[in-house]
Amino acid sequence: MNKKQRQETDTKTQEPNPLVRRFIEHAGNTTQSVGLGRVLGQLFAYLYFSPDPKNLGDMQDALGISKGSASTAVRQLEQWDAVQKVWVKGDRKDYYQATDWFGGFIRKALAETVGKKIETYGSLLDEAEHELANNGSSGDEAFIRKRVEYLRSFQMKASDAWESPLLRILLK
Amino acid sequence: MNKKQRQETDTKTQEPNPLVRRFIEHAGNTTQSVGLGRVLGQLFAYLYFSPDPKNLGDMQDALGISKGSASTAVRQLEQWDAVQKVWVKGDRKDYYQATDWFGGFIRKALAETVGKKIETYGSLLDEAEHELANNGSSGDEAFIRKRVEYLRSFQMKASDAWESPLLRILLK
DNA sequence: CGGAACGTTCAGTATGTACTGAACATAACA
DNA sequence: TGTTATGTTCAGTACATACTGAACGTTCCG
Repeated sequence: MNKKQRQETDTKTQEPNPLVRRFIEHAGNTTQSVGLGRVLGQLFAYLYFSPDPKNLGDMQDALGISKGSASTAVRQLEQWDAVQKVWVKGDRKDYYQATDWFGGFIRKALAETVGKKIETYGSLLDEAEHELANNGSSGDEAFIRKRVEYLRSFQMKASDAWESPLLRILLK
Repeated sequence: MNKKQRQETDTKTQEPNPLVRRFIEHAGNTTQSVGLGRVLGQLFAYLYFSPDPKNLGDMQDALGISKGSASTAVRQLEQWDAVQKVWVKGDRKDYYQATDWFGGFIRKALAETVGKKIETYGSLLDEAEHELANNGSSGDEAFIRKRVEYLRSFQMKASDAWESPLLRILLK
């Protein structure tokens, strides 16, 4: 028998069900449009609809992506607890399955994007306020000060809403 | 005197204050990272910190962008009510100023991104449920059905949270 | 009416970046 | 220890797309 090539093992069983295909497609578009890259979404959807754990090879076959992409993406998902590594006895490969629990995944992803942004703007406003405190209100400065003031109030509300009731409700 | 070239009128007065510069920079990065393009954020920040209305030429000079970019971006912002066209008597140019009111702007932008996504997934789930209803629970289908079920419950919660108390609180 | 002053459009290009794939690192077996 | 099976890394590229700028449409003025 020949060396094992990915395609030979049995292409048919790797092919996800057409309905699942569409979820994969959608998820890929979503993550892409948010700037996370297409494979991340595709991969999660694939695992999410797979009853049993999958290894890197399965992912390559099912999604038609490279080994490198699969490796990188799945570890990203793991960092967010969207997938878990599972041991399959008698097999050296790494197997992954999606967590049934969705909310936590979304939460971490959001925390890394939205949450960080809110913080960043907080710092920027800190500096702005500090700088404006020293100078006089010459000309436009008064106007700028007002705008910074409003931005601050907005940032605070956003920050509050961010880390208290909002997420708990949505992600429970 | 020569034909009026953009740079000649007086570059110095067009130069935004260094503090404002940083807001412009940040805003540009933000919109970029969300997939809206850099100029959109830059332009809004510029207008937001400008006491008096600006025309397309001002925007070009201040941000170093092309006329086309300025035109496109400012109209996008206008659609979202982030900026308004204002009349300056004796001048044929279009002048724009940022709305002081921030929340509405964010709301519309989000509605076009997040809101639409939630809807789209709703439709996809409709179809999935319809399709699954007809077929028997052969093998993996049972598993898929369970996952779709959970996705639906999540989608509904998200949809609820989206269009009721959440936005009102944050954007008021 | 002709021409100037603006704003808009859109084909072309430049720029960033997600993805590939071969080289490398690591672990398991014999 | 050498060899095979697997996972990771990273330079190179392929691709998407935001931006440019010239051509066009429109409005105003003389």
